[in-house]
Amino acid sequence: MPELPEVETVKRGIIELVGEKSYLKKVELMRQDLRFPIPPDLVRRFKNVEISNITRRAKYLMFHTPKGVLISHLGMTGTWREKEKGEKLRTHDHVLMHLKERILVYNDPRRFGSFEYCESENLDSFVRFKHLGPEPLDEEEFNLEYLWQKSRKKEIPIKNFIMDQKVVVGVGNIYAAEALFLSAIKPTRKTKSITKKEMESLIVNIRMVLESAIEAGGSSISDFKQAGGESGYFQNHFNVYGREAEDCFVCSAKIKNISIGGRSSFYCSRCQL
DNA sequence: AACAAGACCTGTAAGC
DNA sequence: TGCTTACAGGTCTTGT
Repeated sequence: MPELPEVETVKRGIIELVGEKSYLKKVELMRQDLRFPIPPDLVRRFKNVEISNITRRAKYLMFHTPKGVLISHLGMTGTWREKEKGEKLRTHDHVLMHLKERILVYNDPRRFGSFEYCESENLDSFVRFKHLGPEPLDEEEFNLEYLWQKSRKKEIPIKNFIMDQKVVVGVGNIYAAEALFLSAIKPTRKTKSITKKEMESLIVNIRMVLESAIEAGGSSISDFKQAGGESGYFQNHFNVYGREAEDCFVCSAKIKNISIGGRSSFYCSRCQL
């Protein structure tokens, strides 16, 4: 369940468990590839290294060490948990991080996730980060002037626009739908048709929905050991996502679900214009 | 350059 | 019950 708030929650959960600093004895791979081939020298490189910090960029989780930054993406179905003593490996457990006191396990049925690294602390040089837009919670970088300028001339649906990681990172299918609902904007609207006022509202609501979700995720941090943040969740607060044919909480009209860019897109046809 | 569609995978639920 | 199909939180690649 990894959009920005979920990855942030996982990050906080891991830090909660292992502390800011920890010691990585070794990385153990149960297979050599996930979405991409795992770099052949990754295991050698991250043997017996201090982890000085664990951070997040976009939907990527990063382990900082003197040997470089280990960078992992959860794809669609990636989860982290602590392996209990004597616990057997489960289906789709692909990567084990052997720390001093415990073992962290990365599980990912669909294998859309990834493990790569960046030699330098300068992460802009990392291929996958090259074209990433600003962090949505960074008010300096992600502001009206920026988004307005980017949005002019764009013919694509506004929902696709805010899900485009080159425009702004971290917003996926769920939170795009929720933010557009809060801003009363129909997801099919052409991006260039969005007014300045609407765009301002959208920025506020993207932040709001992500921050609320992070807060709600925060309550499930204790679940990290079990499942990797499955419960105690923000899903109880969805206004439109997954609510097809149910009543809109605001106007009682039936929530619709249409396909935009091949993704299910929930919205209220009365509230969102 | 901009955009749409296809591709990568497995698990689950719904439909017949 | 069993088989088939559609779909799922992402993003990279290919084609128009």
